[in-house]
Order: sequence, then structure tokens, then C-alpha cells
Amino acid sequence: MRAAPTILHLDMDAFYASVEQASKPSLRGKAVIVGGLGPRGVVATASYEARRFGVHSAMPTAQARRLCPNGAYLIPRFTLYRQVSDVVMAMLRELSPLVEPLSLDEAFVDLEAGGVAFDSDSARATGERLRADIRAATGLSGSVGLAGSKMLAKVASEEAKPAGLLLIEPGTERELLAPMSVRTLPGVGPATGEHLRRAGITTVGELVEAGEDELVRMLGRAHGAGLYRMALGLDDRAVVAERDAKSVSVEDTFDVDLHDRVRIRGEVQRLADRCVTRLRGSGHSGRTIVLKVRRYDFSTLTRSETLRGPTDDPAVVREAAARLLEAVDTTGGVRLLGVGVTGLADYTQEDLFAQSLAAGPEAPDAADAADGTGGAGGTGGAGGADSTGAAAGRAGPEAADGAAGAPEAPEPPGVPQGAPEPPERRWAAGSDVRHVLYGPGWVQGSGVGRVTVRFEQPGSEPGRVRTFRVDDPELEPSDPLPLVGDPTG
DNA sequence: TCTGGGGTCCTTAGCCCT
DNA sequence: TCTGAGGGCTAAGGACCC
Repeated sequence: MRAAPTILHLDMDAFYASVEQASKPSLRGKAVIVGGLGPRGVVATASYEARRFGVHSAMPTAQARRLCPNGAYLIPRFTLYRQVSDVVMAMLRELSPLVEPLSLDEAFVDLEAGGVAFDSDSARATGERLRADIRAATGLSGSVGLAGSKMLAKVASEEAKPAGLLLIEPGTERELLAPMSVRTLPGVGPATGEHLRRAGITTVGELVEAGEDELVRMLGRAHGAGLYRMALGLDDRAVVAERDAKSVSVEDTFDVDLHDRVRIRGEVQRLADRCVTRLRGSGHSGRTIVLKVRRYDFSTLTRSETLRGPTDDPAVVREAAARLLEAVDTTGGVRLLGVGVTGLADYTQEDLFAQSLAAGPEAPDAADAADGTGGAGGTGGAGGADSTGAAAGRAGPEAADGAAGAPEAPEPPGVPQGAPEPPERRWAAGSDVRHVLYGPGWVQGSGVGRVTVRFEQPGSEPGRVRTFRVDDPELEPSDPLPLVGDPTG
């Protein structure tokens, strides 16, 4: 029983970087690196031009700058990527009801369930048409893998990169996989790869030779048996359209390690508030609160506490997180803090209402006041394109842009909001702006009280560069212009 | 020279209960 | 009453993915 190659895996090529190149005409054909720009940032995506310099995902941005000093370094613009992703996912859903998104730029599609393909020829034709349609609609290229299972379809799209299509014919799987590195298989990362290498296993073929018992002995029951099946090309996981979230979490890495216990407590409270905002936004409540602490030496520990019932009350989550923090030794410094909630339950309006009533007559107002932006967390609101938290916020390597005036702590807890003094504006590289005279553009860089803007937009010719004072009143942050369709501006 | 953020799944260990 | 097996739950850590 050989499955027809009707599972499709789509992987957009260098997605974030390609979207940036498409929306910023002056960057086409140039090395573009998207990621955190702070001292502890890492690369999220590098364009193929940047990869030629050795830059790749997950590399520290500082290292990327040394390898590729003339590249364009930009903060991610997730709002825009999500818009483009929505367009692509909608095209996939026209092919089949069974579409399983893995991230903004990747998805599985069960073509047979959609009735658009039933054998190799029809699957290949569908894949080619999809690639052309995506290019026509977005200007971006994606790679397509086609096979009889999810694992093989993903291997195929990886082999097809960039901008290609590969179909694995039924019956050829084992032959194809045998010479490949064990790292090709999903679930084999650096640790397992090294473990296997020490046992003399570096290829998928050697994995098969080792046998299931040996792999189970080395890697444990679930992992060992699963890997053996993958090595044989066996994978019967179905394409699943709907997936329930299992946890919600937020975390921040700080530019400089935190030592002050009061500051650490304040950050944990802020993270708890942000986490609850996200939790509520997803329509959930949760029962287990998790605190994550990464110390100065990169060692990471988690502490968790399970409540009697699920909650989405910010005060409850804040208190639990604070209790968990009390059990953690932070001497030596903390580079990352995180707060998460797991054990999620669906939360309906009725539940919320019932809880408010149970809490007392004034409870509804009190609950509203405690919710989200009412507290110390200044991260919400319209300027919230900056989801980069502490680490990625700074635009340039120099802090010369008057950052000395910026307070180190966002806001100590308890300080009321609405202070009349506007903080000095920060212009992150890559972010969208609009000038009263020159129209839409993007920040190319900033420093020493100046910000440099390139005025261009999707579909335009490469634009001109102008420099302004960072506090120029005619310059405003703005929303990204759509990549597809008609920019109304 | 360092190592983000948001997730998932698995393993191990301790505790409680039957 | 003691002991052991086994299941369910909780906590913590690790590996992996994009």
C-alpha cells in the first residue's frame, strides 16, 4: 500500500527577508538580515545574498555584522509578514480544507482531501500552479515538496530550495534518504545528532542499519522508535487543520544582566500582565503558572505552580509569578525572564461573568482596571509594533542617539501613567515612517540625534535617502504599506 | 563572540493513592 | 501492618522546531 504523493509542503524562501526586499525596492539583490538588533539579538532570517557571507538563522547578530558588515540589518515587521502569510494560506485553503500551518511561512496541505490531486502527475501540476500563483499574488517565491507523507514532503521541499519543486515518487523513499545526514530527519537536532555521531551514525542509512532496539536504547522509547520509522520513510501522521494551543508565554532578554531584586520583581510583574493579555486575547484561561529565569551564565531554570482551577486574572498570575520568583536565587545576574501559563482551558464570556460575580459586587470594574494596560506595563497600545521587548529595541550599535536620557527601567511598578513628558523617540532600523512632505519611507539608521530615512514603497523605483533630526515633528511612525493589492496612500 | 521568542513533546523523579 | 506494583498528577529539565 503505497501512498500517492499528494501531501504538499510549502516553504517560503527566506520569508522575512524576501518580504523586506519586496517592500523596499532599494534592497533587492542586496544582503538583508532580519532579526534582533540589540547587543544580544540573533538573526531570524537572512536573504540568500547574505547567506553567501556565511550568515544564517539563529546566528548572533553581532557575528553576522562581522561577516557581512555592509548588509541591511532590519527589525522584524510581523504585522506585514502576517498579512502576506494570510494571502498565501488562503491560496492553500483553495486547494484543500486540510491545511496545517506550521508557522507564518510554512504549511502542509492534503491535496487528495481537496480533490485536486490523486497521483504524481496531478500533484506535480498542482504544485507548479501554486508556486506560480503565489509569485503572481505576492511577488515572492516558495519551494514545494510533494510526497506520500508529511515527513517526506518536508524533506522534499528542503531539497527543492530555493524556488523549486521536488516530488518523491512512491517506492524511492529509502533509496533517497539513505545517504542523507541524520540531521535531515525532523527531531534530530544538535544534541541527538552529536549523540548519534559518537555512536558512528551520521546518515539515515546507518540509522536503519543500527536497528530499532539500538536506537531505543540510545535515545529512549518514543524518540528511538519514532526515529527508526522516519529513517524507513514511514510516517502516517495526518494533516491536521485545527490545533489547540497548549500554552501561552512571554519572555524578554535584557541588554544588560539584571541584578537589582526590585527591578527583577517589577519585570516579572510586567511579563505576567503581558502574558495575561495574550492569554485573554486567545480566549483561554490556564491552570499552571510557569516562571522562567535564564541566569548570567546562560543556565536556565523554570519554576511552576498549579492552581486549583484555571484563571485569566492578572492579579492571580502576578501573585503566582512573584511567589515562584521568591524561590529563585538571582545573585550573579539575570539575562532573561519569562512568564507562561499552561494547562489551558477555553474561557467563555459566561465563565468570565460568573467569576466576576463570584468575586463581589464591585468586581467587574476592579477586574477591568487591573486588566492589561491599566497597570505598569507600557508595552501595549498603538506603538506596539515593537514586540521586541528589551533586547531588540535599539536601532544602532552606538548608544549615542541620546539613549543616555532614556530611563533604564520602562516604568517602576506603581508609577502612574500619563506623564506629560514624551520620551525621546527611537527609530529602529527597518521600521515604517511617514514624512509630511516626502510621504512613506523606512528608517535606514539612526544615531547622534539624527535619523536617516529612505523614501520608497512597494512597487516604486528605489528611493532617495534623507536625514532628519530624531525629534523632527514632520516625521511620524506609520503602519506598513501592503505588499499586495493597491496601497491607498 | 556568543547564544531571541514562542511554542511542542518527552523523560525523569517524587508523591499520593489503590 | 508492611511491602511492592502501577497509575495519575505535578514539577523540572532538555531537545527540538520555525
